[in-house]
Amino acid sequence: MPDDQLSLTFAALADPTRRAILARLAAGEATVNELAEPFDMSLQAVSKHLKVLERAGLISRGRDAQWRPCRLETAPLETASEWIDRYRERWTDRFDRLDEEIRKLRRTQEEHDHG
Amino acid sequence: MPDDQLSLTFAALADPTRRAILARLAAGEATVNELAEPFDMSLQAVSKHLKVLERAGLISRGRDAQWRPCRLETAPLETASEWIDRYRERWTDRFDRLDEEIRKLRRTQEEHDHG
DNA sequence: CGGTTTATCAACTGATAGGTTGAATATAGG
DNA sequence: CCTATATTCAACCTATCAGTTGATAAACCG
Repeated sequence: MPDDQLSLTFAALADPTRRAILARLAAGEATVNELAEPFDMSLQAVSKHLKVLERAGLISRGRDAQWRPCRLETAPLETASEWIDRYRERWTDRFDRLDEEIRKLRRTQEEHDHG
Repeated sequence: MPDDQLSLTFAALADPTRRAILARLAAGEATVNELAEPFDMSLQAVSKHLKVLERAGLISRGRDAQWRPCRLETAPLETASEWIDRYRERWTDRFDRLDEEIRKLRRTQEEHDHG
């Protein structure tokens, strides 16, 4: 996957396990073991998911003795949400159809130009 | 990648080429060739990207002679945006720290229970 | 019909995702 | 120091991604 910020964020969100982890973290900090508990997979697998989330900037991690508490970071979510909202409202069908007509005309025009 | 709707949507968005395609489609319908034009990759590669977007429900495709016009579909964007917005607002740091204290206490308590 | 344009299908390739197991590291505490 | 707990590192496996090239399909046009 590409390593630009937005791609990293969306890629991190494209996995149910990671989304569940974020949902859990929205209720407050948690350790790796606490986060792993609900899942039917190894602790190491969860650790990897956390690394993905961290690389995407969606979580940060502290140090508390042997525990590495994770906390949610919302900045990338803001960015992602903004991107989506920019395109959420499509042109109306009416405009789309108009656009389609224009495209057809332009195509015909180009044929004239080349022929 | 998992094939649930939300994962498909986020995975489709996790690529700059596909996001650019969606951005272009927000301005109206376009054919595969038109969509491929700005990119330094084969038409087949773009065609594959379109298949990913279609599978995610982010575009739909018509039939106009040998052209297959693509149009943006916003429903999955709505869903994705809603998911993000649910977690965009994290607990305040104050609450996080309180939560952390509670966790520590609970840990101590469990140690007592087991010892 | 034969040729051109538009788009997809199919097979291949190199890189990465997401999981596994086993070993290593770091800290706390008797 | 020794051991238990929490977490990560490393090697490995399999499946999928994102791109390629070459062939194919479908519709138009002279």
